[in-house]
Amino acid sequence: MSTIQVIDRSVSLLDAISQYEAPVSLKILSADTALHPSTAFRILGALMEAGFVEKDSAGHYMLGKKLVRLASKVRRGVDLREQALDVMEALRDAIGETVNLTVREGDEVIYIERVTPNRMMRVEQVIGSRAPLHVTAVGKLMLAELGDDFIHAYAGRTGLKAYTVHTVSTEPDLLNLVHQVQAQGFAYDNEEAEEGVGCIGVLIYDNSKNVVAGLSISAPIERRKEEWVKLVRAAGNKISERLGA
Amino acid sequence: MSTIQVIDRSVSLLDAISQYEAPVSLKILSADTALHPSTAFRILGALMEAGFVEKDSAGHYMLGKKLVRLASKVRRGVDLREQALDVMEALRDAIGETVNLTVREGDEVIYIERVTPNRMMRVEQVIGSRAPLHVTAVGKLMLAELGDDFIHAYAGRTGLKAYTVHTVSTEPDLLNLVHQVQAQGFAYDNEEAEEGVGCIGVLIYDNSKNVVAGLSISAPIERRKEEWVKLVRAAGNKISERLGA
DNA sequence: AATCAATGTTTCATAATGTGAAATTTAGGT
DNA sequence: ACCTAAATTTCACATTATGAAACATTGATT
Repeated sequence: MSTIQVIDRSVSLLDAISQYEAPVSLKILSADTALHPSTAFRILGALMEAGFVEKDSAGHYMLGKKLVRLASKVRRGVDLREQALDVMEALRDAIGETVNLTVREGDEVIYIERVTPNRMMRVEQVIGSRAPLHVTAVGKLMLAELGDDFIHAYAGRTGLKAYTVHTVSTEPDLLNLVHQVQAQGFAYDNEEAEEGVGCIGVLIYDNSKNVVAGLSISAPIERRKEEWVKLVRAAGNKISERLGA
Repeated sequence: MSTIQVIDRSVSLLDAISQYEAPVSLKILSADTALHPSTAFRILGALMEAGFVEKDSAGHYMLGKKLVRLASKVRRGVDLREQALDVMEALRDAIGETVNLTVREGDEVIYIERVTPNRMMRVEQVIGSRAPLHVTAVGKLMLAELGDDFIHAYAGRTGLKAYTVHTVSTEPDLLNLVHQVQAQGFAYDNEEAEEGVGCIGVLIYDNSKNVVAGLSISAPIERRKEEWVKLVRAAGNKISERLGA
């Protein structure tokens, strides 16, 4: 298991910076990462040269624009994003709500694309943001695919933290729900991640029947319609087909 | 001028990967970066642990999702993006074309936010992508702010590469144009970056009158209307005001 | 199926590189 | 103007990354 000290430390520093909303001082960063101040300073200097980190006028550190540039070049699956975009837009136009494309990374779902409707009140997930599997519609479907053993381990690792009063936060309840959503082929999120927000999610498969992503819509719960389920499923299927499923 | 060898090399590798559309082999990466294969291999291994790089099934390297996650945490100015978003959306709704928010980095403009209309044919800039200053509306305004000396140096450095037949690619022409756009307070891009695409750009200022960003609309050239200029200017002013200008 | 060539991976002795304690400078607060 | 805390620089040292060479794997060709 190869690892390079400076790179590990660089990542710790970047993670530490990303923890804070506002630019952070060297003092805090070296404390958070348990690095000697002069070491942290030196590495941060190199990361600045690289554009990964910037300093504001007060000398506090923040993440640099180079990250945005590189991130825009991240390949998302088999050009998943490219294949999905117009289907997502059509779905958005059909129902008038936000449509999200997500992939799993570890115990979380990460948002890789999103198309928004042109409405005043709408649900918005930032691209690149994450959410635990058990509080999202797509996440529950992914848990189902991963099997009961994984779910058990996942429950142990994460403690099934509740985000709202609706979050399913006991292992038996989660297991039941997960089996149910797998059987029906789609999942709801009934204000489990955020109060007032409801989702409908389906999975997207590639040519060898692997789950590669999830497609979901997010809307204020009172606007969500039963009949959207078939639209979301159709959109998901269309993307899967394009990927050769 | 502090720099750390491994970090420099890591960045070279990431840049090299980002150069390619498809996943790349170790051979190519070590050749492109002039690194010994075993060294490149070791560094790429560490970058994989960090999530900055991933390997596809064929063992080829591509950029990792961690970059997307970190990039989503990059602070964009004084919450420039947050302040600008709804103004951008209002502008999009008023004119029905794509609206872009950009900042300068070196000799380039980088797109940090974009809102798109709901139309079949539209101009789309990827967030995080870049363009040289002299071929964009906003870039020309920024050149004006930077002064004639900078423009001269810029012209020497970059050679004013032409992207279309309309690109202004001689220094005297650029100087004239730049002075003109500064005087009028806004700039056009008349198919200078891409055939068929026209833009209107204005600058955004912060509380101390510094240029912090640019706002622009992009549309198929034949749809672009003279009367949009005042709308774009009004939107830019509104954002500047919010930043305390 | 067997051979070969080319690419990918591991090992390891070496020295170059990054380290961190201490010294120095800078910035902020009273 | 002083003092304190944080930021930055310096430098002797040894830990760390290095790259040549050995080895393994892949996949192409006959």
